[in-house]
Amino acid sequence: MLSNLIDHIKKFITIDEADAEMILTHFQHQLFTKKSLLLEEGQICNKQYFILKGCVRFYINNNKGVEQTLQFGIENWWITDYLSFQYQTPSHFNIQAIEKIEVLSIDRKSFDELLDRIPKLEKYFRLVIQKSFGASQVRIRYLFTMSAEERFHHMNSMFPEFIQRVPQYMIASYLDFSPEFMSKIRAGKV
Amino acid sequence: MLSNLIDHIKKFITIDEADAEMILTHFQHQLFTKKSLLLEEGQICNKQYFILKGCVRFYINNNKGVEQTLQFGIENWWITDYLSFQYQTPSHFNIQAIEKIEVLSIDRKSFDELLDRIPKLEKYFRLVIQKSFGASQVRIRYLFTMSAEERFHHMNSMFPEFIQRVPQYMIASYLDFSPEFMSKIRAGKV
DNA sequence: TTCATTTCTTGAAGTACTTCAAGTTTTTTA
DNA sequence: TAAAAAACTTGAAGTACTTCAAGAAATGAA
Repeated sequence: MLSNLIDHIKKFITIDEADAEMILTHFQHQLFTKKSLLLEEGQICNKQYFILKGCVRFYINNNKGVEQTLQFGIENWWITDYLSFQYQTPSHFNIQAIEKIEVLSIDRKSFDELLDRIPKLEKYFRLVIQKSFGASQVRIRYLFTMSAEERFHHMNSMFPEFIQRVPQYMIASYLDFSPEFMSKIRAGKV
Repeated sequence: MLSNLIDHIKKFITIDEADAEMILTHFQHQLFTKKSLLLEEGQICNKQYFILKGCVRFYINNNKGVEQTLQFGIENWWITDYLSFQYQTPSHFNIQAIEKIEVLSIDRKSFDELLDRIPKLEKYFRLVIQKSFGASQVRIRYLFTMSAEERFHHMNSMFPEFIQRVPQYMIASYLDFSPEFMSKIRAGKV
């Protein structure tokens, strides 16, 4: 399972056995129960997480006391608040395990050390963030060009298994409409 | 003016005079008139742009024939469609000069060469993208937690000069409401 | 298995915006 | 400097959603 990270890295750059071993020594293998908070608003985000197993959400508390999901993370995804991690400033976001999860985590100090020791990982992390950023732009595009109903049907056709996997109200907030409205869309009452 | 890029790089990593010269040889200095398209939907985005002077917008045509701004770029910002640039796939986005602009551009081939020659630039580009991604997350947060009016007042207090600099209807679309509504907010009629 | 908790559904009432259409002002171009 | 083009304003009418409240169904814990 730990080697998932190594496999992921190998999709982007070439590393040898020694690199792989060195890399893993910088990470901590952690388990969290369902609903654990990996990051809480106000804290400095001191870890970057690579998800080995399970599913997390990245969310905010909007000013009406409602939790709004900005991102989901599943197997083989990185998740962190990059700004807070990089600049060691308090985060505005929360990261929570939606299921029991298994992750590899790396703190800021180990991360810097790792990059010093194996500089070619800079390329790997650049490419990973580039993909995340691209995904974020696509997401904004969908929010701007599709109606609520279209966003739901689109997501449903792209990720049918995922829709089953997490509570509907989280999907609704990710797609930026209310859970009640989601219910109506699904029932074809809209 | 060309050295703006070098200064920007030096904010993130250490480079010497020889590096600086080598870097600049990989870039092309380009001027564009107001309204020029640097990237058009459907094209493969083959350039990354560093803005020396002027202002651009990154936008889509939504399905109602309206242009919706996702991002602005000003002096010392990088702008590109990272996904299209990286994977050489057709872009869904447009990049347009809002003012007469001056940029440094680098194509995919030169970019890869440059990174091979000066690998420490990987860190620079990683940090730049990290910041852009962070900014994009903050933007989504504002869209989700503030009303249209709040978003306007917030932007107005954060970037008063910028609001003067570009047409109101572009700000309105960036903040995700109609130009008419913006007019009403400004007039205090809402 | 049972109870408690979480999640989902439904309808009625409300609202933060959009759309349209027409006029006015500002900026650009020749 | 005049004419054309682009940008902004205003009010009236419409709508895609939200909010509320209450019950039903599913899931989890003991």
